[in-house]
Amino acid sequence: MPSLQAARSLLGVRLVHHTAAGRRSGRIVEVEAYIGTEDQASHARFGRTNRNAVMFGPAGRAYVYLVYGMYDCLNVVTETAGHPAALLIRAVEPVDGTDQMRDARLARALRRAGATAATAERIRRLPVHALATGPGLVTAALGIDRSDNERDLCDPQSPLRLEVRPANERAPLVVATPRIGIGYAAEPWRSHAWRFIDASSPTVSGRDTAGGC
DNA sequence: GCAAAGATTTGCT
DNA sequence: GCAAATCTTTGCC
Repeated sequence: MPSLQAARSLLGVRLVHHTAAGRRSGRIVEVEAYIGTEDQASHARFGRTNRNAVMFGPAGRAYVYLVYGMYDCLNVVTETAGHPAALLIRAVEPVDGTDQMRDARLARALRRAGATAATAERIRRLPVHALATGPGLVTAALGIDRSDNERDLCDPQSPLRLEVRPANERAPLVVATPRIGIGYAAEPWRSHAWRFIDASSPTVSGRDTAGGC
């Protein structure tokens, strides 16, 4: 399936993680597409490297990388083998295991140097819908890290997997906008509306949700 | 080998 | 609203 179509289809899908602590899951409400070696915002722009190798493999696998030396980001690989592409999951609306997500957010935040009591208090007061509003926060809340790289997200037996949107659930209101945090990329890649959000969800990261189609 | 930058988040001015 | 925190990957000498 083409990556932009896959990105739209991913909205509303459940991201599920089973650990010793139990089941955590969330409804995907924000994704970004990174497509091909020509995309000057993609990790694949320098060709195949040790880090991005999984992007060159078959669709449905997890690509997890460390960004800014601090946060892990989760992607779903798309396109056929040999065509590097992935969808960055930027936000999910928590469904199952919300207490566990809050605990994980707290534990992660307090590990940081310079962490303050005010930060811990802020996380304790966060509404459930704001527990995973950002790519680094999705992995923090769900307990995903680089050891999950290359996992098959389409395998129903996998501890980290995708599950289809429940049939009785409302369909997402899909809006497309430019991608976030890629100011280093040249045009036209910087301006492509390859970020997709469910505009009907209270859970969306970033500020500019307007200007889409 | 070394320097620089990065698909982010938090804290302080 | 800006800069720090933090470390892997990439590019160049």
